[in-house]
Amino acid sequence: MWIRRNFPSATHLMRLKLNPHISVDCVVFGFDRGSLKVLLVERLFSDGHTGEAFSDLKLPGSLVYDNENLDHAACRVLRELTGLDHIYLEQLSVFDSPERTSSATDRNWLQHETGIEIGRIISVAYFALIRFEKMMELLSRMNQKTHWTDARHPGRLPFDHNMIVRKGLEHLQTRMRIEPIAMELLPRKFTLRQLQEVYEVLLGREMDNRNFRKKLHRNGYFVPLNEKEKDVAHKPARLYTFDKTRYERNKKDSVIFSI
Amino acid sequence: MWIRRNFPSATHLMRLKLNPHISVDCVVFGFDRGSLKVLLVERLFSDGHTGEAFSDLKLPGSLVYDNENLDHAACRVLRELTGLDHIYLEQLSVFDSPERTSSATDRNWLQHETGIEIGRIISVAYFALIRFEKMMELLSRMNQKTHWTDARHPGRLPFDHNMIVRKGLEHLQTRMRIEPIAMELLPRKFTLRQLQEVYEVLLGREMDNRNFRKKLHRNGYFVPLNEKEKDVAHKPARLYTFDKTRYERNKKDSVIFSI
DNA sequence: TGACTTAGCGTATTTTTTACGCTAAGTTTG
DNA sequence: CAAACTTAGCGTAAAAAATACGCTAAGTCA
Repeated sequence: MWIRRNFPSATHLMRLKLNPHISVDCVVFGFDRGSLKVLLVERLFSDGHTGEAFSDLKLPGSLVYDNENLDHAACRVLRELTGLDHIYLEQLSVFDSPERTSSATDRNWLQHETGIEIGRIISVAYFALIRFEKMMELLSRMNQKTHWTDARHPGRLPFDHNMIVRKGLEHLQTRMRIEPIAMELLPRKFTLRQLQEVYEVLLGREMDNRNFRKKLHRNGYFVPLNEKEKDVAHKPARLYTFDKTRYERNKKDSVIFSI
Repeated sequence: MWIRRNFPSATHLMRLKLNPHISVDCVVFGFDRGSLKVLLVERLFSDGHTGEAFSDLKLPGSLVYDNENLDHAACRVLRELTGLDHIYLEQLSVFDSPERTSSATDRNWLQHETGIEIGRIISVAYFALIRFEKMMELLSRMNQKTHWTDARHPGRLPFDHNMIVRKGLEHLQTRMRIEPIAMELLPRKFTLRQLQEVYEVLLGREMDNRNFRKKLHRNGYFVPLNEKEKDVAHKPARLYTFDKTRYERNKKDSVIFSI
């Protein structure tokens, strides 16, 4: 009845016993052509009567191994899913309503997926940002199982995943005003215009291009490269990188990063 | 061997089954006479051989009931402990290292306290601020079980409670730059000088008194009362309250509350 | 070649931040 | 009771940051 997804090649370092009470779910954001996307994965199952296959979209997530800490579990989920590492990742929030796993469909799917009797599951949500190159890389070797969906209209998701996505969005918006994380959505080398677009889309307001670049130059964390963008239908702009190290050094004073 | 503390009068709304995998711990801050305090509670036990009684300090916390959500559990812990309600409370972070309950002393204490076989326990830390009046109220009917300790030097605490306190401190410092929570540590009616002192102590730097009050007046969330402070050895200052409602209304634009 | 788009630098104005002077209203001390 | 002292509370001037907007250069496209 239920199609069982290949169980992930487990890390050899720990015993394989899953803790049936705790899971992690990842909200992974990406930015493509002016819009914010969230990463969803397919959930496969088939109808009990007809045997017909169905699929669904959900946040990438997993139960946690007994000896595994949560940060590790979140990394693991992303590595197994996307094959990629070294992306911006932080704990978002705990989702713990006792009713979050109460839908019959969800319970059944979980039970068949994990082979474990499911009671209450507390999920720790993780917040991740993925660079444009990696996003594209993922799309190209797309195994039909991952989808980049409009983060603001992800459709109806199972469990409390809609809540988690919404919380992730809010987090992104407040966080990017305080710490320089917006560039984690761009390629490592980006133009100032690209960065401005991210700000405009995520904050939902237009910004003056000339003032925007003035600010960036003043704070001095953006280092100009001797490279220009290519294949654009207009004057190619200079590429920049963000100097994280320099930012961390000067952080003490300001603490709040504003544009 | 182990003194078993009276188990809290449980809420009647839910079955009393404790979930042995998830706990909450609360970092409650208070501000008194120029220094930041954290609330600790006594942990009682006695030596296995001599039967002599010992005590310890730890963060207030509890396992979570099976049908209870975490916010509720955190409120419950504080209500049972302090008898007080309506204090500033928010989720801080999850502490989940598999080794966090590995100390033999801690495991034994837990087992005797709860009567439950203890395995891995994931703890969700909550961050709370308590107003000066309530802090004093608590001190007066102090049942010898609660202590206000210097938040920056709480001594050695069991489990990973030192980590949790440190995280709470960091959270307080970043949070107060972004949202107007510093006044949650003061009486509902406070002088501008008192507020300034909180800022100075928590941020660790002095501020110009004249500029400080200028800012407060400009942002318009501080409403002057027709009352003055009493029993001070100098010119009594006017009392103010913080208008949360007005702040919430105007929040949309600025989002970041700075002094 | 001319129309068009975006990059990229500049200037003037307004707003906010910072530094500091000063008086008034109380308390404490001799 | 007066002089010394402390904090409240208002003000001004200069520096810094934010905002609004003009303009040219460098490229593409038709």
